Amino acid sequence: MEKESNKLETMRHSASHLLAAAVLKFYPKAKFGIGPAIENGFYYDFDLGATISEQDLSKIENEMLRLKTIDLKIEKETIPKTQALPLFTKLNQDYKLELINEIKAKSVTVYKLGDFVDLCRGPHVSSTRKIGPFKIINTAGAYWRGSEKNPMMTRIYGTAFADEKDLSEYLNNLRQLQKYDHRKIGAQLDLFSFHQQSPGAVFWHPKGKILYENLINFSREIQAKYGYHEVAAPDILNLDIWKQSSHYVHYKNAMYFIQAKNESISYALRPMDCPGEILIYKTQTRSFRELPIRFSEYGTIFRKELSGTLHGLFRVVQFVQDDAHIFVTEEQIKDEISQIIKLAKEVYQTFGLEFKVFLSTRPAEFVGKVEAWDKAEADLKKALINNKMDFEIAEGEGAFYGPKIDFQLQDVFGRSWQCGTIQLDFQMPEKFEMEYVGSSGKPQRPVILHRTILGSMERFIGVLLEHFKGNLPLWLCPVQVLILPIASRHQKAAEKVADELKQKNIRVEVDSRNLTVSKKVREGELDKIPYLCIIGDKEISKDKIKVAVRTRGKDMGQLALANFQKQVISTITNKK
RNA sequence: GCCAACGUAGCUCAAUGGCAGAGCAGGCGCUUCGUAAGCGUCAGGUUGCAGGUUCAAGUCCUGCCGUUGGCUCCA
Repeated sequence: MEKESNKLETMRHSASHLLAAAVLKFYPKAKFGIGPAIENGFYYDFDLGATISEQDLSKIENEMLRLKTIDLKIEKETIPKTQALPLFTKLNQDYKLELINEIKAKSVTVYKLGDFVDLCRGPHVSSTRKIGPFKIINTAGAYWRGSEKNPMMTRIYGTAFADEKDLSEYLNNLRQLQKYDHRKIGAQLDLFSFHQQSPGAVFWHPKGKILYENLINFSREIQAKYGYHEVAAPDILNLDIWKQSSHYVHYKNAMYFIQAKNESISYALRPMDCPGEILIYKTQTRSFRELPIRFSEYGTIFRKELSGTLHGLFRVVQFVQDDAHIFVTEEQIKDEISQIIKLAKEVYQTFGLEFKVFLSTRPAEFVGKVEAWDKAEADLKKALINNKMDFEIAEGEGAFYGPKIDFQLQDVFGRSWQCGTIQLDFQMPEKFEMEYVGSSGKPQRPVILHRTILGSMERFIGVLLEHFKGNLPLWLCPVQVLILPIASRHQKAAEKVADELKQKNIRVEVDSRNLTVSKKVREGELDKIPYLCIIGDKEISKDKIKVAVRTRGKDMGQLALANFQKQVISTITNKK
């Protein structure tokens, strides 16, 4: 299996060279960046000195096909750097020269494919015919070496597979997945919308709001169990506190500022919740006996994002975190992290979500002592291991104020989105001169754990919609039961059933429109309503009322109302 | 913010530079129906916004706004 995937990767890498060779024909002056194989395909970065259009792409694709058909050899050669440097200088390949200069070895490998000569580690297939069926997907801009300080190159994405069947399956799948994009589902199910009057901010519709509130309540209940206390701080705080927290210095480009008329003080909309919670902490002299103190807050936070980065519910400008700040002694860190991981697991498991865990360690620029960082990283690691978590280490990816654990969930297209995060912070307690009275009677400095589990309500709902393909678990459904009277004479009975279910806090609606049953069933299914109850002559009798139940496309036959009700309530309670 | 593409009715989409149109959704009428679309009819538009070219612009050009795919960043 391992070997198979390596083979595919090699072939895709060769496909990227094939792409480069084709590009070279139409843009003889093109400068080449890098062209690796990636998950599901490959790309190559070019500095073309020109823009590229849709037609150009198909021209390039045709040329690739031609080069493949004439079966060009892909030849490897190892040459000393002293030879490589003049070669790529002659070819005018600045980016390649930059790469060569960074290679420590005395010699480098180059691969030739027709006129195209590339600095490349390889490996490659031996000739172009060995490259499987391919397709150019799209173009994108990408900074050279990923830094916005560098020039922007034209990246062309493509994909290649072992055979036609795999390729068309992949392309087909990609189209299918668009149906499960949360932005599409959100509009279809009338959950939320976006408007240019407030780009990157969500307008929650009545049904979306029900989902939203249920999720928050779930979070509230489970966190209460874990000893959290909910607080609420203001959305606007004056500039001084953001300067004190140093958010102003590090974060001001992402902050919104507010200035009231005739007032000299400037405020900012909070981009984070911490300062507010710290102020609450500081209203009392705290004792070591009180710690850990766990403040949770469902606070709206505001972050001005670069316009090109907004993305449905996944990346917005205004959102609510299931935030918490836990104030602990240094000795308590490990156990508390363990508790948070346990909580996170319990939450994610409720939804059956798969997630990846990353431990992010000390970055190049950091504050505090190295020993403290090492100790903190070791604590985080131990907590992960004790909880039997699989995790990867993201070297140097920690925040400047402390290491962190991130939980990443994936969208339908396989893109990862960070949701939960646990961040250790030694800095904020310093800046705000936070204290607790230790057992010795002397003041001590607490450590802050910043953490979210869902991440943001917005992003998490997006993930859920895609995960369930719109078929949310019953307890989250805006409408849990839809009653469909067959004819107008069944209307009364339908209302009665609805009332009875409402008494039990079941979210129920009656579709009393003058439409055929088939039509109403169709609309109920499209609205992803889990239970459709049909009521007609057969269900109505003198002593007992029944409902004909259909759930998620399956006909369950007739059920006595009491039994149906019991089933619904138990499913809701068990969060199934 | 950067690179590129896109923006027509609530939604999905048509319309060689030459009269802005269809299906669905919506209103009204008929139909009272048994598990994914009953029939008819009516209404719906400053073609994202602002300029420009042209006898004529949804279509071509410029700027802005928004969206999408990436880059960067991040919950």
